[in-house]
Amino acid sequence: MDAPETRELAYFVAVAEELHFGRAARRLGMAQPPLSRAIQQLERRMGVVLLERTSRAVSLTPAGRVFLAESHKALDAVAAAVRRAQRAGRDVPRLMVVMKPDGDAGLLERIMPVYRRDPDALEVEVVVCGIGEQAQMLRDGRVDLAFLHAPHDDLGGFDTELLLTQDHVAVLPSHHRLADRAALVLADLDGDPLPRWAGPEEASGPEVRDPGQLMQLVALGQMVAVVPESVRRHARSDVVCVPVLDAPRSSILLAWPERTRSRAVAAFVRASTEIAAAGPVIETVAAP
Amino acid sequence: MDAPETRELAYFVAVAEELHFGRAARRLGMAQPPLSRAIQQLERRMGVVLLERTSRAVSLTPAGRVFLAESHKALDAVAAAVRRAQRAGRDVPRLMVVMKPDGDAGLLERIMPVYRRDPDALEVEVVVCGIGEQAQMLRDGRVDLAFLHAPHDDLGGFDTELLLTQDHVAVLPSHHRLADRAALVLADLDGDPLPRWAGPEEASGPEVRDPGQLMQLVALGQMVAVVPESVRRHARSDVVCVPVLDAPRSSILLAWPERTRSRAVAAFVRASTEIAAAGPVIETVAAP
DNA sequence: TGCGTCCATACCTGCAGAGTATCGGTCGAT
DNA sequence: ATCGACCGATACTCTGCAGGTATGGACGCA
Repeated sequence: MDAPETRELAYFVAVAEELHFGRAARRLGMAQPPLSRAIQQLERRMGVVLLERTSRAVSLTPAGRVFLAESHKALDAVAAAVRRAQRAGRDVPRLMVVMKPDGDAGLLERIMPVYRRDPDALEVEVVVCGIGEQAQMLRDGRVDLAFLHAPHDDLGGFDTELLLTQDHVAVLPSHHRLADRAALVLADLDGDPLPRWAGPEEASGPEVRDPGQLMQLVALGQMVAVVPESVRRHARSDVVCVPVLDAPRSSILLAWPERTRSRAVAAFVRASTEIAAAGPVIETVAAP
Repeated sequence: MDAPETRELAYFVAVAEELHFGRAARRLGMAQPPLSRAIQQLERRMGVVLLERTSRAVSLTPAGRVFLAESHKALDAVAAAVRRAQRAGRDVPRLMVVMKPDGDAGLLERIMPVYRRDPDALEVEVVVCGIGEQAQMLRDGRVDLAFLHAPHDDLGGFDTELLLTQDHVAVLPSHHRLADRAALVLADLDGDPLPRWAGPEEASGPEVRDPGQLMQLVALGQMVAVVPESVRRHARSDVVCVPVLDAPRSSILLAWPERTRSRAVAAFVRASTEIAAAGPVIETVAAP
């Protein structure tokens, strides 16, 4: 069969996600009948039933589930093609880098001067996105590079370079019952409200978007948090940080789309690995 | 901007590859003027000039080069979406595995019985493709798994599991001047005709499609060949195999599309790593 | 200068995609 | 059992655009 048009993929995705032709049509800004027909035609041409419909409910067949996931990938690839070409066509091409707030653990400011020395270096534009959005921005071509976090982010489709692996610390109000412990384990925090990181995750406490907010809320006694060591840099005088012995270590990785041939990306990766190899900065108190 | 239709991507790819609107139109089975218009409209909507045209020649802009590579990826993703859904919709879903002739070094027949014991196992259909076609078949969704070869194949976009790393041997006619050497280096073979592996590679000798053909041609004195050790299994009595000390080692990897969630694929990978961990079979001469 | 090449423009046509109205099946309330 | 609400499919109409033909106009070459 000949390939479906991207429009048809978008139609299918809408229906498969809504599981309701009427709502899907509204979401697509069109009437329901042409949508029904478009999906029928798609199924006919593919020779596969994607949706099971009764007059009461719509559900996905196994093939439909596969096609939904694959359609997302394909639509991402199309969007990425456009965005990357547009970026390449700009008069001053830029290297776009994305991270969540503090997602680079301070590495970027050490990477930048090294990168700028490279003859292939371009202007760098840093995008700070919401938590958990980095991978999607890389997939759909809005950025060239992302600071991702293992094991939290989905690394599928990317090449990566490991930059840093960190232990975790608990951030506690200074009057907290565990504040003077030298170390603790996760079980010690049972019952304490933990932050709900902005995004579709599950936890008990208030929603948090960046380290500053987090420190604020901890200081207020609203919650406690378990965070990578690097976040310690943002600690205020009215909170304390205590190592958590059994929190799984997390890593910061630099990621970019596979099969990328861009010299600018390659140069940035080179600079980053150089910094990573140099190891973490030993933070010292400056002598007068 | 709204996403371009796959048809438009295909049009652009044709023009970008032919660098000639007339030929591209013929290849697409359409007339030249609507093709010209479609590309113009694509550029207008994207807001990027993709092609530089004079009345004598067409060439790609930097943005056009990026868009060509990205369009290929996107079209592959669309084709893969359709094929994977079609496969998932079959009444008896099958696991499709591809390799070039002897591309598995005999591992598959050891993997199969282990795989079949897995509760998630499906029927396995093995596709033997031309040399160098494996990765493309995996990318466009015609197969679920491929035996690839490092450093020859492009692993971009795949998850992989290393199965086997091998040294190389030279296959020589038994009367060859080097036939009684215990070992040799590549430079020893300077001047001898080497096989031209079917596909777009460069070499001197006759075209070769599989190990049987290769042995035949070596036996006839038409050429010599440097091949992974596993090919030795196909050696006939009228050829000799001599280790080559300085040929870069090559690896066989099992590859599958990233972010694959299929249980059947996961089970096959499990079985394969089990076999790989068990190590190569020690080939012994059976006692009478 | 005249000819061949090649992309763009002008103009026309048919069909496919989108809209409106309506049907028909299913569930739930009474 | 009946009615009404809901929801997807069907029937029919219309319009925009993809695609075709003819031609223009720029450029290179003999």
